Amino acid sequence: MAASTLTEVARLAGVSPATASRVLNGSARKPGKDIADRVRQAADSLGYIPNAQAQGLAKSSSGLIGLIVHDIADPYFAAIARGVQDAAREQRKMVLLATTGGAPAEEKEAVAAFAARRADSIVIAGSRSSRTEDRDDNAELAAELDRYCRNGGRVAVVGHPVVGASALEGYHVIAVPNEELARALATELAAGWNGDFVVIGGPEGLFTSDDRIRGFQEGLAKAGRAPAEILRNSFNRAGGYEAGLTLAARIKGGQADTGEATGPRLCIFAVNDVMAIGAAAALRAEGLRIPRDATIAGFDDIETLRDFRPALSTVRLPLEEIGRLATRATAPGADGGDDHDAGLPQQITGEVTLRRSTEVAA
Amino acid sequence: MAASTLTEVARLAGVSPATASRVLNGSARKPGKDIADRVRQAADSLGYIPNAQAQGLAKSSSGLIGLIVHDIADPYFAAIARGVQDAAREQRKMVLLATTGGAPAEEKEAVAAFAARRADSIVIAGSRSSRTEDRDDNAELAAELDRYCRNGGRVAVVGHPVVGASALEGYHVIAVPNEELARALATELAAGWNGDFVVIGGPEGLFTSDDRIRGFQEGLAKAGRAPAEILRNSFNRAGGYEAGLTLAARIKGGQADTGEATGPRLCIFAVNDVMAIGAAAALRAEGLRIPRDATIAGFDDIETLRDFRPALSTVRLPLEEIGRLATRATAPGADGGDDHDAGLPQQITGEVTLRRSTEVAA
DNA sequence: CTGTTAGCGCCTTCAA
DNA sequence: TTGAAGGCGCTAACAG
Repeated sequence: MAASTLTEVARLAGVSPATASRVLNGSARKPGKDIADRVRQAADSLGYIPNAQAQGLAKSSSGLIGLIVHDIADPYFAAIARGVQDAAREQRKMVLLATTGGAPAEEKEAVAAFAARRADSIVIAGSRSSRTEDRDDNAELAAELDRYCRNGGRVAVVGHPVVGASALEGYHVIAVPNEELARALATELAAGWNGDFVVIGGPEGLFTSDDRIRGFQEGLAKAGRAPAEILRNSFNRAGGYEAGLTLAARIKGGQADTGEATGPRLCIFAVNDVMAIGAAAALRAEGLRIPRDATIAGFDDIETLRDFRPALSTVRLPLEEIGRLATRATAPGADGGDDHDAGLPQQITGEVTLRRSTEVAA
Repeated sequence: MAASTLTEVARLAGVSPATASRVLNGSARKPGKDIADRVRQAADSLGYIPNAQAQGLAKSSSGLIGLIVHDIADPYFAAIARGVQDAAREQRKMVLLATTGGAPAEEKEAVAAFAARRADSIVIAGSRSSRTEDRDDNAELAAELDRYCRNGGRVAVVGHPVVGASALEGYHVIAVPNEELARALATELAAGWNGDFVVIGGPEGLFTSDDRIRGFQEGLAKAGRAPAEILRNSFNRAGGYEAGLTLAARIKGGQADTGEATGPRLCIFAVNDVMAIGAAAALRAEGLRIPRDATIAGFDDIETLRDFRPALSTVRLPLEEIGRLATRATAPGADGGDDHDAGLPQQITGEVTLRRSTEVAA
């Protein structure tokens, strides 16, 4: 038993399919009140559900928004996804999800799949990479996006533009001031601590990570401090944990020299909260305490991590809002109206949030 | 400039659309090797991307899996979503996401929307409710699901069956042994603590919450303990926090009587980890310490919360696996093959995991 | 205001 | 093996 069709509804109501269509959807034309009711009755007596595929085919648009993330279970992306979902609802669209693990090749596949489904717009979250090993894939991704845009698709990228993508119409970038915020974080941290800094970063070439590292170093320099040493690892908890182990060994070595702990030996900046938590877990596992033996700060201000103790110093990013903005940027007519900044990158702001994990006893 | 069509490719390759179709898709028929290459060349010289909507219309199936969750930013659902996404990839399908906040009315809308898009299957996560205020909406949801199944759709529900949905073909339930596991938790907790128990639950009528509460009480009873008092609140961190405040006041009152703390005054069971964390935060905010002043356990073993201190006792649930199983259950031919349990509910297992938050000093 | 006529892009019988 | 024809369900131009 197949789902009933518009034609069946029309027949039951004794009208033409066209009329039925006009009644059941938001057509500009308003059919006669009397006939409209008949159609509506017929429709739900048959349990009629319009075939979105057919509708999409007919008007070549799908009511779909494609969302590309590295990992939907990562709270960073989950938060963004919530925002996207939220904005999608405003636009009465549904969201199609693709997770790529951050690989440009997979992202390209996802874009192609979205294009095949005629998604009205695509939101890409997750750091871009400039690693040489990704060069070709990035180029293909860029080409795929270009084509999608040229065919009328709209895309928004969170953070950096896709490497090599031309600034086509319909291509929006939601800029996140990673560098600037990391600089501000360094400034505040340097004001309260005069020892060494270490950065736990992601793999070289990940823009988000690199920007945050660069900004942090700038802030340090501006405060007259020596640049921080950089430990690179994978951009997740495991990476943070590993780096944490390394640092723990170092800290414990230092303590051995001086006999006993006399306060933090190090201020650690992990380029995202999840890595920071990983690092903190490693330190703890090695018997070190925060902020007593080392202070630590992260980046993102992941909601689920706010109950972590000691409370993690970080930079608050309006993740959900970012998702919303990105999605809205791709809405038809989003850059119309009074907005004179049409086509300019959206600007996001964040906020340095110092908490217990970087408190140095006076 | 619209995307190029199969017809254009065919023309460029000098063949008929039918042939082109056979080449470009996995048709049973094998066209001539030579002609096949011509078509493929034409295709990617034009940057041809098949129109999934048209394909879907023609063969009435869409390669889409609909996923319904309360909130994608909730780590519980995010974890399940990862599993779904994973299994979807195995099936070479994409996932359509709908978030409903848990309202049956919204869930019904989501099912209808998925049906409209001709989703091949639907996975519903998130607790069912039997609250009287939801009765009508639940009925509509059930009706919508029935219709969807009758039209050939496949659905999997995590936890309880949808109230009132008939056990149609294509309707699967992934049963989660909440009651049994909560009972086991109570048993273990009762073995190590001889004081009072309190349960922080969700609103009455939420199956997941009710099952866990019932199981817990059973376990207590079996251990010869008095039933726990039950505090009900919303099924999220805020609800846990509020309950925590109440309990904190009570604990502090008790302490005033005896002069000073002499060990935990209460063992708290929150029906999910997020509520447990909320409650813990409230206790801490009121100056109480865990497990010194009160012990606490949750349920789910949310990954992001594993670094929480003191480590939270909980019941581990294989969330990602649950998502995967649910999705696989809806795969065509999933209940065929050697499996004699076709159509029977899938069974999940969990594991009581006692950690620091319920350690009572000897 | 309603009904009729064409497709949207593809797949799938059929006949050649 | 390949091509021609019809239809999937709906909408958008026309005509009445």
